[in-house]
Amino acid sequence: MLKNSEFVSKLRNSGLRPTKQRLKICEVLFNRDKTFHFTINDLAKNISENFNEKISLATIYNTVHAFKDKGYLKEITISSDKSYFDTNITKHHHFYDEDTNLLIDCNDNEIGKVNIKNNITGKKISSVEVLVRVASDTQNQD
Amino acid sequence: MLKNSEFVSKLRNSGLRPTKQRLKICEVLFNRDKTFHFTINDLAKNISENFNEKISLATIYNTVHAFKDKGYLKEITISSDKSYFDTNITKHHHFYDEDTNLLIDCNDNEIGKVNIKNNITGKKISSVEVLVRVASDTQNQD
DNA sequence: TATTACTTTATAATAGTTCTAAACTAAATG
DNA sequence: CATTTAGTTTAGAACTATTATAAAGTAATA
Repeated sequence: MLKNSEFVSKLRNSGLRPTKQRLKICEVLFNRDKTFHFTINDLAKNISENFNEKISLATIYNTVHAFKDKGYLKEITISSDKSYFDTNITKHHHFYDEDTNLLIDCNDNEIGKVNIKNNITGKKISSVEVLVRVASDTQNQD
Repeated sequence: MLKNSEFVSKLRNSGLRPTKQRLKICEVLFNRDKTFHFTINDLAKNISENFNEKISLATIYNTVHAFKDKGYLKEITISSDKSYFDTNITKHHHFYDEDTNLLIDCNDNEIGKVNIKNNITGKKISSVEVLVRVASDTQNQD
């Protein structure tokens, strides 16, 4: 596995030792062509189903949060009961499809730069996130 | 109380009977000069402390959600563990101060119109929300 | 008033997340 | 390479936020 050393440094940079469980999590998250969105639940299920290996939820939370804190994952919160992680850590925005509960990455071709005319807080901007909720015409959007 | 009939119709429009408890909630939420942000917890505390009257949490959730569904309140989710309601139901965006956990309304003078060049979903847009996180330079933003 | 339908409430249930401490494992040391 | 140390995994407990329940109460209606 070529990527192994990359996973090890991601873990070390996040202050974590490279263990069997954490490397498995890395493989699931980062050994892909395309970035993707997931919930903690998705991830746990994915590992237990596709790898026939059960990693304790505590370890999954712990590792995902360390990656998030270090910036290897982004968190996107849709509502109080729906939180996704994104392996795409570049600056980008999202469409959220309320019919299917799917999150879709946008790039600059979809959503233009947000113009902050007046930073009334005087503080440093740490992020700018746009969430565009969409639904089919016939559906109720709540 | 002049506003009482306004509260009664807000409740009726939301499919709720005007009861003593619900009218108290309306008073706390809508009998103000300025709109504001609150959590369910804030609201419960506010009522029990300032009005010396305890309304069951179930009733508070129930009423707040009915108002939200009807559009008399907006929900703003900051992260999986922080969800605010906003009595300002006009279209607007927010600054979120990570140092103080305060949410600040923006108007068009602060954040320009978001330019959606390409709605790749083909579906109807139900909302566009911008959240600008800010923090002081010296602080860690997580 | 009497009846009906809706509401409030305390409490139980649930879901998602964090905590704990014992058994285990990686890294550092001699 | 054996030993020690510090960090890790795990199941399950604890905790928090929210929703469900069902008995007692209240608003609306006849």
